[in-house]
Amino acid sequence: MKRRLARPRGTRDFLPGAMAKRRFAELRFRNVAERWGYGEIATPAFEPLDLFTIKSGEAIKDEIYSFTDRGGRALALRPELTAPVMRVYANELQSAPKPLKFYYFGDCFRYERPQSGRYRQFWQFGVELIGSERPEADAEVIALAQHMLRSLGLEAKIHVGSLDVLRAVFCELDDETCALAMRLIDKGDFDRLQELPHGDTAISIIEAPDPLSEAQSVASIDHLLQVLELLDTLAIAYDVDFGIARGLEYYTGIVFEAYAHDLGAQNQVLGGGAYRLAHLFGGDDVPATGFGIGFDRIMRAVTVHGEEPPRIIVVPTKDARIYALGIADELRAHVSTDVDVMGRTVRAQLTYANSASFDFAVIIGKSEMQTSKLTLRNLRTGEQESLCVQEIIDRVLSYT
RNA sequence: GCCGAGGUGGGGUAGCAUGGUAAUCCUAUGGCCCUGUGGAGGCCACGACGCGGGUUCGAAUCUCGCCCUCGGCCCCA
Repeated sequence: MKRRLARPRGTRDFLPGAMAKRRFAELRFRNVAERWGYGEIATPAFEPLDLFTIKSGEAIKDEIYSFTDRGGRALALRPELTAPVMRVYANELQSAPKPLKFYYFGDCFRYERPQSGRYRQFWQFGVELIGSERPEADAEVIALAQHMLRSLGLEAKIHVGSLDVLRAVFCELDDETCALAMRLIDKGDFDRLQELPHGDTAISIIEAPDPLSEAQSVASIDHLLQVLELLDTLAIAYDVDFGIARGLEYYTGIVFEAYAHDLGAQNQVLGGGAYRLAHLFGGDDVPATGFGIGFDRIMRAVTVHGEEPPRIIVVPTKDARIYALGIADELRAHVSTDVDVMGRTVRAQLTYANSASFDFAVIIGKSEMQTSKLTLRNLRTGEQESLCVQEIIDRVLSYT
């Protein structure tokens, strides 16, 4: 066997069919974001390694693609996009008028064990609203998240919680125990959580029929209540869920997630919250709210199929090959058009047209060249008619 | 890093606990039968034992290590 280069572990190739689906979803997301007044932002594929260790701690070095360049700089392929966006803010946008609203779509890289819905190169679509910590800002971002999912026909309810409550419950504990508690909650491991101090309190709040009133007894949840009221106004369906832990210390209050069913262990398709990060990167202590959508997981959860536009193949006889190129050019100005590049006979060209699922063949031979009336063959029905180029274009474009 | 299940032409497979033909069949692809009309059929071509070591006269088959895929754990910014 020939020597073959394998695709790097945890990466994927996307063939045209898959890409059409991905582009379709991407376009929907972009349209929604733009209609909500968010502008696209793009950042480098690699950044200083520090950008990510400052945000997430030294431990993430193990899960990151990092390298030293020839100038001795410690760099990393981006494992996520929130930190880069906040770096941009800290670098050059601190005095821009607030709020700032950005969306992004890009690939990220993590050095992890690949498994279902988890790859080493994966795509994130996300949104950041920078400059406000008011309930209106949080509600807008959550509503936007819901509209994004809806744009692909996903009616996943967004789970909304507040870290204020869990933090109030565990405030007396040392950092380590508190972090453990957060992790157990995130995993839903209530058995082990129960053994921690105040674990039972947390469980009773999370599992209460009316978690809001339970939570009210341990912390002020006015902000959350206001957000929820706004979501009601915006007709956004949500579940109050104080079991959303997101243990990272930069989250400031509201947190939310969305899940897709039947996706196995990696079923979280969206996650976000209110946070403060810019000051870690040398900026001011600006508040922000954002979320990231796991694009690849969304693609597994959703079935999208764009309308396939009609496709023409120009089928010339041997004598008409040159002439046919000119015709193809005219057709291409309006319709997807192919011409044979294999030197095939008419019969073989039509065989190919059939197996490649073309909709129409434009057959051109001596008689067509003389009369300028081309033969349009509907490959589905076998019907043929004699038409000029413009008539062909009209006929094909009106075909559904 | 850990546990489990798997890797045979481009895709799908037979063969493997009982080592032994130049590795089976389907499909796809290219060509021909068929010099201007497709979908069928026939013929031809193409093309694989994940990689490396060991045992053996002989390994797809037994054995060891590694790689990769899938499901799960850890982690999840």
